[in-house]
Amino acid sequence: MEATFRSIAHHGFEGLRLREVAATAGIDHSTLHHYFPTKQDMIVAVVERATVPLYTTIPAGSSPGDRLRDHLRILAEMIETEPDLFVVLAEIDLRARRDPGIRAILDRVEAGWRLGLEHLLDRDTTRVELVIATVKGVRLDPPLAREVLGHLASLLAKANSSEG
Amino acid sequence: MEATFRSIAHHGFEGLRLREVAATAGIDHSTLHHYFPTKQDMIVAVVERATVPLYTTIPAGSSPGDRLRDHLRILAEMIETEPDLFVVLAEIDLRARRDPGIRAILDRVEAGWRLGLEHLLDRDTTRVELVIATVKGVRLDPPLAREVLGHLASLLAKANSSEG
Amino acid sequence: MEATFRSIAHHGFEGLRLREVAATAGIDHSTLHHYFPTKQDMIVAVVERATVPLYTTIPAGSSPGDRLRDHLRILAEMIETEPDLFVVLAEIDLRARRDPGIRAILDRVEAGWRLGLEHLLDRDTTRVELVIATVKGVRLDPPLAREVLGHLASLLAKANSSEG
Amino acid sequence: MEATFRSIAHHGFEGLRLREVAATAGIDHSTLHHYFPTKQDMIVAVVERATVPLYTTIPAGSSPGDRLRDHLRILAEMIETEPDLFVVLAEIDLRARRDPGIRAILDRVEAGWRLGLEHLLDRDTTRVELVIATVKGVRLDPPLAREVLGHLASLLAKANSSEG
DNA sequence: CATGAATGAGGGTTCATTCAT
DNA sequence: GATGAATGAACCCTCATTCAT
Repeated sequence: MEATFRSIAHHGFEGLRLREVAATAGIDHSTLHHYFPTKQDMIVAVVERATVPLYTTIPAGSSPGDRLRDHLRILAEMIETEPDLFVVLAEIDLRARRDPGIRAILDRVEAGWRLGLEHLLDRDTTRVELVIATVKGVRLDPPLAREVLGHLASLLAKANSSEG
Repeated sequence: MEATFRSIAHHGFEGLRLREVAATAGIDHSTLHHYFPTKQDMIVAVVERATVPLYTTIPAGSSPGDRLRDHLRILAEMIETEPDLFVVLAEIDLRARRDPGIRAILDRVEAGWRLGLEHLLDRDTTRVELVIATVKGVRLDPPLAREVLGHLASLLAKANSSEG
Repeated sequence: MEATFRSIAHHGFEGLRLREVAATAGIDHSTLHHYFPTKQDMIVAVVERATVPLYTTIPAGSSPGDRLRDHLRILAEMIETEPDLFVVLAEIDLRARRDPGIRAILDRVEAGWRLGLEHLLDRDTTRVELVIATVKGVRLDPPLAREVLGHLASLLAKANSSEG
Repeated sequence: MEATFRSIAHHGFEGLRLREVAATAGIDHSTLHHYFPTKQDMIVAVVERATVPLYTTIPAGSSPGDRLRDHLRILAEMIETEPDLFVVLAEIDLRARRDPGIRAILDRVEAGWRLGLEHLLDRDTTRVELVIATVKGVRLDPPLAREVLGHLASLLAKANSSEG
């Protein structure tokens, strides 16, 4: 539900109110329960919906180095274009610590991301985690995303070439 | 209040309950209101207390490169030693988005951090933000912190030397 | 509706849920409202259906004493065979106190019962009420019904003969 | 709570509303939860309170026959004087069928009653159960209680003497 | 005739806060 | 200063009922 997504982005899970969501969506709050029997059900649905866009951010073709640069550029652009999405993802990260259901979804998504990154980084898991950490760390700060992620790509590329 | 800090670490701001905090601290929940008239007052106090440890993580002496490496190593060790602190800091980051009072405290703390990092990174603000982002991104994952931050330090050192 | 009857027997009027009844009956809950526009309508129907079996429990023929004994034996057997029926009847007794519609039905049924008993008890209304009270009091306890009602029949027979 | 007791007597467990009880008692409905955290807690308290008066209805002294007659007379007077009490007891009987907590309380009370009656009825459990059933059956009908229970006492006395 | 989406009143419960003691 | 009784707003959820299809 779009309204739920926006509510989490604006008020966090802490401020998620079913009545407000229903009002925003222009329906009765009881109708919400018709589709999502419980609040948790809706949260799960929103989490699954919010994590979907990440699947398509690793481009195909070209060399690993170029694909990594493109991947980070795409992510930076998404952070700029759709900042709410990354706010929600940050909320999800925190909530996953106390919600096994969310934890499972997040683990699955991140496993896919890690797998993709490993192909781009010569299976160097340390660098994979470095990339993930930096993306997660910059995602709440759209104005910095492109610059920071671009620099990270350069750093990794330079290090790679100097090794070769 | 220590009990409040732990409660936020375990249940988030979302699950922060004054009665539970009071029970943990072994006092009556009304007594809490003697010290902190409102819940927000206590949150502010905890946020100020939680952000203090960051002030002392930039070591003195030696060369900028060594100091950066030491700084990141100290942070990694803190993430391992006191993971709750960084969980709370992540919670604060999110809450600052909707709470101007918290926002102000956080801005002040981060300004100090940025200032310190600029001295270590030759005033290269991009790299300053890269370091900040990576620390923030890895802070919820203690097992990875040392490895990721160590690698970042290496990358930055190598890039610096190849430039010079 | 059979499903409604069973639901009242198991959960009482307190736990009577139209959706549950519909699910048990294998139909949509909206379809219920085609047959019974309102919940009260269905309750009335069930009450009328539940009170029917009592009409046929006073056997014909033989002497009043034998007929009373047979009547009580038949009731005891029904309590053993169809305990749910008497649970529902007990529920109805209570509900009749606050529901004039149910009250009217119940009054009519009990008037018929009283009339029948009067023929068996020489128009001694005190004994009529004694029999009714005992039946009502034992109806929730199937294992005791036969024994208690049998003893009551003996007592009444003995008293009658010693008077005559 | 007196208000809860009256509410059950008037509307049954089915119509027991915490807000109404609180309003009748002249307090906020939240205050109710201060003393009874949950609705069930209050119901249990009321059930325990409602079953207490039954403990003192078996008089001491004199012969078993007289004591039985007195016991039934006292009960009949209570049914006339405090009809609400016996309405609530009837409600409890029904609720005990689906509520193990209530079941336990009721079993304990009835065990005490049975024990007392056994002393008055020469350990004839059939007659004990007959008395209990009749009392339970007449308790919702105050105008009949004295007459019916009085007649039962006579019947039992007469049968006893004719046996001796 | 049957469905299921939609409603809205109302249910028990939670919780930060207040106030008399 | 510390307590706990009391408050009231707000929460999620339930359920009989309605209405368009």
